[in-house]
Amino acid sequence: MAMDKTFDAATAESRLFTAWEQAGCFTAGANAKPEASSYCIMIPPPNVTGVLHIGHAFNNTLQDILIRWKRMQGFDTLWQPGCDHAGIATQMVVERELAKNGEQTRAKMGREKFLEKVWDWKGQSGGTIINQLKRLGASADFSRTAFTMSGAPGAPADEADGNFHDAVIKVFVEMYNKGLIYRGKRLVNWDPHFETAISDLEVENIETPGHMWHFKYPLAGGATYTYVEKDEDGTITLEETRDYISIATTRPETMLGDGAVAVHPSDERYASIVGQLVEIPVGPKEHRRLIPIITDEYPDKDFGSGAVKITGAHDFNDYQVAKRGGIPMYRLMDTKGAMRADGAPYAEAAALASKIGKSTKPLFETLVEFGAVSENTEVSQRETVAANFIDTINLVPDELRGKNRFIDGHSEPQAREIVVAEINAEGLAVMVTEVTTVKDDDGNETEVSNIVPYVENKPIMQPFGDRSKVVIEPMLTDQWFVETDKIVGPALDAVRNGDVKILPESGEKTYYHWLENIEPWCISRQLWWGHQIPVWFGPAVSADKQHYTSEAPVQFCATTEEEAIKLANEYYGPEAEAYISSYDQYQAEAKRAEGGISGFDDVPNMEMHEVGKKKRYCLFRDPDVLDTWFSSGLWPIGTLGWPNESEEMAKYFPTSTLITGQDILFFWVARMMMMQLAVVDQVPFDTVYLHGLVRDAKGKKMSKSTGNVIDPLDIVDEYGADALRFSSAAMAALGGVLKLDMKRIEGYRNFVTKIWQASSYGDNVIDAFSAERGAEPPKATLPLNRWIIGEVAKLREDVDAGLESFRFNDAANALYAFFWNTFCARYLEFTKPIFHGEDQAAKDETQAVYAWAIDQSMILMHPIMPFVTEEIWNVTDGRGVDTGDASKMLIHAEWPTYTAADLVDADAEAEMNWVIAVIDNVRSARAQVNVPAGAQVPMVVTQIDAAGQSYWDRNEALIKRFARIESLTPADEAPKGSIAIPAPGAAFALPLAEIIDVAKEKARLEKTLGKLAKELGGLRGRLNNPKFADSAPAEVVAEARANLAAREEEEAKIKEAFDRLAEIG
RNA sequence: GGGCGAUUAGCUCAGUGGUAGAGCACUUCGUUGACAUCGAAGGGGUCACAAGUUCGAACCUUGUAUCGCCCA
Repeated sequence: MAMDKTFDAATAESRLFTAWEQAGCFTAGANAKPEASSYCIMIPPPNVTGVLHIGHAFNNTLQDILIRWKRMQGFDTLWQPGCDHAGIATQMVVERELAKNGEQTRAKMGREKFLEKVWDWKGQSGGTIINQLKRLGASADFSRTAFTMSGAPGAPADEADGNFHDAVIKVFVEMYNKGLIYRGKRLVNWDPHFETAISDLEVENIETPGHMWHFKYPLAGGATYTYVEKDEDGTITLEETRDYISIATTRPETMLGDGAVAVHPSDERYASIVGQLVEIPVGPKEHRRLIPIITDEYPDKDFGSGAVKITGAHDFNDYQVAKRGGIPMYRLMDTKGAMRADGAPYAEAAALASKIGKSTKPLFETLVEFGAVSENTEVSQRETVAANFIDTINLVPDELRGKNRFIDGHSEPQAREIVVAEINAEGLAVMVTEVTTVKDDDGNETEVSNIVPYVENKPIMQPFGDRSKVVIEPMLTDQWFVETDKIVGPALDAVRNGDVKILPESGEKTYYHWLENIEPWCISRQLWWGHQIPVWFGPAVSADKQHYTSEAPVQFCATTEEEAIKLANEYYGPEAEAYISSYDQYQAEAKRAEGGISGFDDVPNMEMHEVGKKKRYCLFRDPDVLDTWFSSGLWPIGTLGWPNESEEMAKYFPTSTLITGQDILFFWVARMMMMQLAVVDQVPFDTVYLHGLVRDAKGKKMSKSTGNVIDPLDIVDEYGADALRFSSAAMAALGGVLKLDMKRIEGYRNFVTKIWQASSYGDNVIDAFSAERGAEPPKATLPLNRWIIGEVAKLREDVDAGLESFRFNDAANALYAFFWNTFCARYLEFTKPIFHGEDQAAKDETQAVYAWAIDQSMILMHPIMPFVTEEIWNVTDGRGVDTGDASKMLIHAEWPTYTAADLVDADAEAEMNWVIAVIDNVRSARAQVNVPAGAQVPMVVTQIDAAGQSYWDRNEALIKRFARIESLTPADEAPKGSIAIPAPGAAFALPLAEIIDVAKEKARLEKTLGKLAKELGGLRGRLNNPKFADSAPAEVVAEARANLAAREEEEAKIKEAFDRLAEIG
């Protein structure tokens, strides 16, 4: 059948993809040989809200290349696709959707209704990205498409078949029972927009213009001290009496929650006042709170005044200091980042806090003394109980309550601005002299000195939520944590001992560095969309189970409500019973909505009820959900059916290769390692291939605001999926930066066309595909055919070597160079004289070899360019997708195993190299002396060895055609004024005295001689160095010798030609 | 400040000890029967700098400079 003029990617792609899918080509185990080893890739699950961007396209192309390659090799392959429920991102998208449609807000419709909406949305548009992957030719087993929320309560019937939810819950319970998960009041990153905690990794620190204010904290009771400053030599530079300590801060509004002022223990300037009390210079004058001056290693003597205010509830460094020093941590803000409005009036709260601040006893004892907590509290609970009490104290002055923490888009001054203004007004700012130049009416400039508050304008590192883009507030809240330091060991060992390989190797270093310094992982999120934490709270009872206590609630962690009740009943004893109240869960949420974010300790019904004779204890479930990465951390086992003992789990786990972006090494890769090892005690994969962000041609990040975003589907539309895929492979150098240049894609689109044209030549011109053919190379006698068969074998080795070492670029470049430069530019051209000749046997042989070489090229190119290759496979022989038979399609063709050692014929290779050298040398010489391209010229041979003569005899027609030689005449000497053509073992000349420019030809030869001289110099230098022969490997020395001989021969010929030319001018 | 990396042709990048490569761009020529989404021929690099190891360094070591990315 005659092939069309060009490959129509747009129509072919969907047709081919449908044929593959219908024939079941992608399903797990398709095309596997009996007893095959398995090869499994887990897709990094894209967000279910996502649309395909160029990074996905790149990432999934690499996965598809490996899967197609392994599938053709007969491995039992599984490429597992699916999506991540992406808690924050999805909740955000659906909320935006609701707002757009004028529906009720999330808060108004409530949890259950909202979750229904999310599932609706997921059902309607959740599959977008998976369908987009198909446009790339992704051959994942779509019948197994997984979802990290499948099987969760509330999932619609058609979503409930998976059991990912069960896996997540089971892991949580197991880890809880092993003591790897705990709940505690810790300082976490709080996102005031989404009103949830987020993990360290979800925070982006961005340098932002900020201010550093300097304030005076007066010593209590008007005390004074002598403040002395010295320079490096110990000379006193300043000595004065002060009644204050100077503090620098970028966050004045947090002064309200200060628990102490800290100085370095070795700081002599403040040694005399350590232990004294200072007054926080904010809030109503009559209720000023006193806090102690303490010592801690944290303050930097050389930074600011050397003294630091300690606000444990709103700063990570201060938190550590406060923990070390038992300093109370007063939370000042609510879930929206506004100043708290709950609790007792300021006067009362400040008085209590002041008393606490003055106490020299440990915090718990102090609180017992004030009757705030019970001295009977169990020792293990004391810290929690004390912290919970402290958290009820609202130290925000009445007039600031409900205001935002800083101005951030508000028109009115907010807490920060008001606090600063009040301190300045009271004269407690540190003052400096500022000199400004003013012009009077006559234009005369005068310098004016003003005493002004000392405020430095300086960039500060400000934390932002990676999703919400709002300023993150460190907030002291109750959260769930994974005790990462307990599970990190095996994850580190697995990479250290080589069980898991991370590529490029630098990724391993980064991995070690992070895991060796890992922090507890905050896994609870105050969201609705996600896996709800399987812990139920109940009231604590006394040891004799007779009465309720005010201690922190008891946790019952279980996979189901029934289990939780069972656990609770065991705890409460036979005379009581537990029941579940969803009402109380809502109470807890409502409490949080009002700004109470610390816990559920005093949720109304959280106590026992006497019903008849039996005590009843109300349980309610923690309303929080798990961090999305907690569930995606279980992606490998979760998608394979764990915790059931599934066949897939046995076959495909541990999986083989993970291909993902460097940016989620910590988020995902490290966590999968830790969790799989913690849960099933096996590594999740053998090899991790990390790649960078795909950037634009100039190396800039693609972003909507820059307007340089390239939509991969636009590329597919314009250039075809194969061109995009080939570009991806060619860009994928290990550790390389990924700059996507449209020019390059265009170039690979041209390559696709080239492949098509070469096939079309085989089909339409030489009719190569009509004969039967198989995987074995045809019997060939012609050196040309024997040579190309060997070249194909070399290519097979190169492609396999590239893919085996994840050097996709090497594989791609080998294919490109072979097909364009060797197959098309040489072999295809060289077949032409045969088909224009009369030798039928030669024609038959060449048809067969041509067809075989095309077949093999299609096979070897298929993993990278599945569409054009499958289409050619189909069109050139009526095989393939048109049959509907998977076993006949290229996608399931047998990957070759022949080697260069099997198929390379050294004689044929030498012959073809000689022929090519002669042609190239003639062409080069002709072009340089401006012989018209079309002109047929005579050639003279002055010297030729036996091998050369036989090469010539066998290839005369070919050489004459491509070098445009009309005749070859032997001569003793080259005619005067001819152009020299050296070749290995031969010397030719073109007698063109009448048309050439002698000076030009001399210049050409001189240039060649110059190059040769340089090369010869290097070679001789090496060979004359006795140490070289002694130390270098024998083959390197031999190669250098051979090289030298060849160059010397060439030089001699050119010198001779040059001398001859010199005779005539 | 800590960690990781980069610096090679005009541009984008390969190149893991044997003397420099690709694509694009550029110059000249060419509508020769697969292909102008093409063909032929060419120009172009002190491999950031410095010192060291080595018979031999773009490659290994150390330092310097500049630029990225990640974490504080």
